Amino acid sequence: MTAGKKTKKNGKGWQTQQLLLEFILETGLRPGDRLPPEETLAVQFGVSRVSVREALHGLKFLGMLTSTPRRGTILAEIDFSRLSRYLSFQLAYSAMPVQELLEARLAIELGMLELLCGKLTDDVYQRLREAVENGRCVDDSPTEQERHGQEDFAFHRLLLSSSGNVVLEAFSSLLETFFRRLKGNPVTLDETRRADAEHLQLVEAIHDNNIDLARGLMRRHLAGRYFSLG
Amino acid sequence: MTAGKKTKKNGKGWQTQQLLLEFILETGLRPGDRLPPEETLAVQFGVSRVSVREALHGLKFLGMLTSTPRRGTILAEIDFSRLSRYLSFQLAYSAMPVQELLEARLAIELGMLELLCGKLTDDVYQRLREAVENGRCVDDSPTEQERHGQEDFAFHRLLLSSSGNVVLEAFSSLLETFFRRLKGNPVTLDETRRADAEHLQLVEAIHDNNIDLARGLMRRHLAGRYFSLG
DNA sequence: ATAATATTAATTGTAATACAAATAGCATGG
DNA sequence: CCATGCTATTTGTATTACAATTAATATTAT
Repeated sequence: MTAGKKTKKNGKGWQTQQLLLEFILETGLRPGDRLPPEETLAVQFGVSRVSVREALHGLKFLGMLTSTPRRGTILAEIDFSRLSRYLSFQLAYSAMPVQELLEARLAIELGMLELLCGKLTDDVYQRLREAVENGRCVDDSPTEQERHGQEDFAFHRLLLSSSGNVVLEAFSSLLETFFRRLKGNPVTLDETRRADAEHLQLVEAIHDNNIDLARGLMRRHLAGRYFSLG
Repeated sequence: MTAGKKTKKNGKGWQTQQLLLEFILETGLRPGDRLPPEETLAVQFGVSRVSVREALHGLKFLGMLTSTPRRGTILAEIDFSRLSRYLSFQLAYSAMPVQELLEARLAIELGMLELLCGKLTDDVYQRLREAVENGRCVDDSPTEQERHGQEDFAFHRLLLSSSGNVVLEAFSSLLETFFRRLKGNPVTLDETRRADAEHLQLVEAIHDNNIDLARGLMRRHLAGRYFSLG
């Protein structure tokens, strides 16, 4: 189906990569598991080791595999920063507007809120509150601003992971890498404090199962964070 | 910043990829433009041609580059189907529950609705109505069911692309690859007709700028489509 | 002279080989 | 028991050679 587009000559290199992907799926390899040595794969696939390496390298480039001598090649955890490097590279000449990224992020986070409301355990609630506390900004020094930005990302990541939906979490972490590049937005101490307050309100709203309030807060929070237009 | 994680030994292969990306950026290459021959790049980077090829291969896998003998290697347009294949593979070995896929899709489509409400031009409105008409199911033969399924995807794709947000569109097309695999859900003629009716109601709701109604319809539509639990 | 056809050359695709680099595991010695 | 060095295994890189493909050119027939 997917291969139907270029039916002409798909080439052996392409085929090798397909074989490799199939191999991983069929053997049920999981992240952290080790692949057979390149030589073995080459024999098994009936291609040269160079071809196997090229196939492997393509996947390594994407962060799907990591390999070190003697230890072999292992299946890596999903690394969205790699993917985003590729994406951001594309965006270098196709200028993705920040607006659209924000809209997408809002959609993700609103969807997450709905999942989170109603199944917020006390345990998670406490951890969220702690995250808010940790994130509090005490002054407006550059290092503190930097830390505050990091904590903000951490808070939103925690929200997403608490929602228990890995798909949304994946999308979000993908978007996060973009927003990290947008840092440098100068913010006043007032603004950071307001953001902290919004975080807390958000957690409480979720805890109170007040989805509408939570949604409104999230809208305002995201808009305020990156547009600074109240 | 991104490279700061593995400061140990980044290796030449990694370096070659960086060089390649920098080269493309610095020379201001645009989609359709041609890269220098592999040999030239190898000399320029001070590595072997095999290394250059391995670096190129990762980008080719994502469809970022296409190369044919004699014509050389050219920068391609963004190919989300390739990207989707990569991501869907990643998600494949993370055993994604259908539930989470549905939740994610709902989030995306609800976010899209909000963008669409309020800026639905007459032109787009007409095209959406046509899409609904085209999608109508006339009987419950297998081929007609198949066609109906395709039209359903097409309708949602059209909605997404009408929203004008390429990020959401990309996420959606990624999810679509999963839902295509879930086909085979037996549906009655009644159900398909209800789905068609919902499509129409949805379009009208958006046209009337009735976001709440649209959201409700979308919830019901997606839930009904894949759970068949009314 | 023009169109079809054959030739040539440039470029990517694949393979085989050799050696370097890194490292896990073992052995050896204190 | 711990530290140190040795060894074997596996990946990393380079070199070379040739096959496959096709753009560009030359040739030939009409």
